[in-house]
Amino acid sequence: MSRLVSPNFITEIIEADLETGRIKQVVTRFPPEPNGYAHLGHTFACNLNHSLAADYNGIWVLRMDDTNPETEKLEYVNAIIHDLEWMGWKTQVQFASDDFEIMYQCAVQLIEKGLAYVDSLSKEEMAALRTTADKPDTPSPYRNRSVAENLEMFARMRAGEFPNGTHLLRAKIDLASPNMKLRDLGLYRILHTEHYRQGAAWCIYPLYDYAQAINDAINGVTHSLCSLEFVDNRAIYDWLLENISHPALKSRPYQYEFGRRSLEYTVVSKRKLRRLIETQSVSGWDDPRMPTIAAQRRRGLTPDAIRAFAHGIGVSRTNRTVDIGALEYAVRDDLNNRCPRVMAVLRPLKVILENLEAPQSLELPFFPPDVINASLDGLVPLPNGQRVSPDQASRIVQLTKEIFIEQDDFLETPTAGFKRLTLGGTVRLRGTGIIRCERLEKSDSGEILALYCTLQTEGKASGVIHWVSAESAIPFEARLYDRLFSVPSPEKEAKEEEDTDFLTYLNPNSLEIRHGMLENSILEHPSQARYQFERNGYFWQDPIDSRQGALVFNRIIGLKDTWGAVAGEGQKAKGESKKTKEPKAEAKPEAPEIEISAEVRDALEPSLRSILEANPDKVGAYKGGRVGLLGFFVGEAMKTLKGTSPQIVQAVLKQLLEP
RNA sequence: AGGAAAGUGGAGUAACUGGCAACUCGACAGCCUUUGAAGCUGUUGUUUCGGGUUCAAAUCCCGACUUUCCUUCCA
Repeated sequence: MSRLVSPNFITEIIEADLETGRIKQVVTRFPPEPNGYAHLGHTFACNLNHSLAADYNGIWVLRMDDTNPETEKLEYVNAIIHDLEWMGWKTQVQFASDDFEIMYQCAVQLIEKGLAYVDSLSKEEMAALRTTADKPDTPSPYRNRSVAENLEMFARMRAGEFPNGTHLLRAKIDLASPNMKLRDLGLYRILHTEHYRQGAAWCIYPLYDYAQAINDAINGVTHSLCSLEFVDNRAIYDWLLENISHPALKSRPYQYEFGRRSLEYTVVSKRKLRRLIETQSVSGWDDPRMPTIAAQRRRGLTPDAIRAFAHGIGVSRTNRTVDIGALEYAVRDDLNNRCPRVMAVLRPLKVILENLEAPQSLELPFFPPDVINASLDGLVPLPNGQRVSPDQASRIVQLTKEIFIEQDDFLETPTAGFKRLTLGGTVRLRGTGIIRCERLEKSDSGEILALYCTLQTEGKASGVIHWVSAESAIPFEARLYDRLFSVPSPEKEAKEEEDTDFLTYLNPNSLEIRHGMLENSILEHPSQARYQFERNGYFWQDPIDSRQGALVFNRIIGLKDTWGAVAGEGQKAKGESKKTKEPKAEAKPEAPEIEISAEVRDALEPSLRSILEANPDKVGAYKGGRVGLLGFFVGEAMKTLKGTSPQIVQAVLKQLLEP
């Protein structure tokens, strides 16, 4: 079975841990904070954790990191669980807040060990004691409180005797550490706020670092993956786990950091997503232009496509921005093999087929030959998902005297390279014959009202266009989505231009609405079917707004449009002339020729020849110019000829290869 | 400023730890085509830069440069 995660620095660690016996089974976890909706960034992290567990026959835990009652809501918990299950990631969900009692006990233990103290300074006073990284902080006057006093204070904090912000439980580590995270960071704060899950049971809440380490251990996590900004936090993570022991802690997890992946032409921070909604730049969390899972689902992407994308972008220890094309490719690639083809016209132009005597019913295949050929089981899906043999995968389309074609598919006088219909020209109608445009009808303002065409009995056409019957096609609304922003990195751009909001880079055309006509065959199939509207892209009905008699289709993704790109480019200046390469100043002096005695040479030659004979293709490649292969031959030779000077081996090989 | 992490084509990820710079996306060109799609073939590189070690460096050493992160009672 192929692996879900290609080898990377994390799989190396896991394999070593399995091999040395440090762990018996891999346990990973995904710890979202329920303060917003899951988005593409989450799917990357979650996919990594989930796939790693799957690859090594381990366990994956979903844990709600619900330690901040001020921002977290049940609504988000449910939405996250729902979205992840939709992605195919189902599990027993854990809640950090369910373990508050254990966390409290562990904190008491730290106090008892003299490793934590209650600081009673205000936030401002504490900040005043903080220095820069090169100088030690000034200790708080409360740093040396007795264990007994700390215990009492912490108990009173829990009992609710103090208002918010008056006391803070801090770890007692090192005020001089160059790692600022180690300068007595906060463990527990006072917060008189009801928790969505725990109600009023608590008025002290654990802070991130503390909760993360303890919860990972409680959940039995072995490899705790997080993003790069937490590298400095690893020291505190380890410090906590080394200094706390509690029967509820089932494992000694270790933290590893990976680089985040952001996506071009979008933003992913929760604050910014919220602003998009507040400013009504989008209609909500599930607006199909949003990067949330809910939005992408509504738009029509499949979990398969999203997972393929998450898998395809890889893992490394560097934050990276991924080309939006990678997502678009994953979506098209997924849809290409699963979507039946039908025809829809987005901007109708009436065509009258003057010589069509009677309407015809045409049986047209749902799939082109290449999809059928690529099918692994030889079957293809109907719109309802059922897989059938290709000859059963077809639908009936009416050809009538009046049809609609796309306005873009007609040009009165052709431009260079135009392969569609022109006045006096011919084009093929998909699935039928060739038509010729005889004349056209214009309004007084010059707008083309109708084309009068004749079906040809023979002849050739260089282009093929789609069409629908004007009599039987059904009207529908098409929502064409495009990138939300007009620049690849709106956040970066906004930061560079002073006083510029990222919203100024919104793409004004990210949603375009068209009123088109659609072949009526789709009425016979389930409303949640996805289709390719030929030459227009992949579509499905909007699950919220579409209804019988008022169909609304979302364009999931357009087809790749190389012609549109060429035509649109027009007078765009071609990139500046290539810099001419400067010849390298001075070649490295050749290594001095080595004198090789005939004896030595004769001794080596047989084994070297056998190496060359064993790799005829590489010898050929070498002679074809790939001289870098010399290193490969030397390497091979050195495996068997230990003790021989590689210099001599190389020299002899060179002679053998270049007689 | 101090500390940390990281730099491989236009983009993302690799390269058995010193021995063929590979794979995917994009772009471009050609082929094919009843979707200007898909598919097929090809092109797209001074491995950030400069030194060094070595028969051999993306990989090891030294120096520079650049980027990101940390100095929240958020996570």
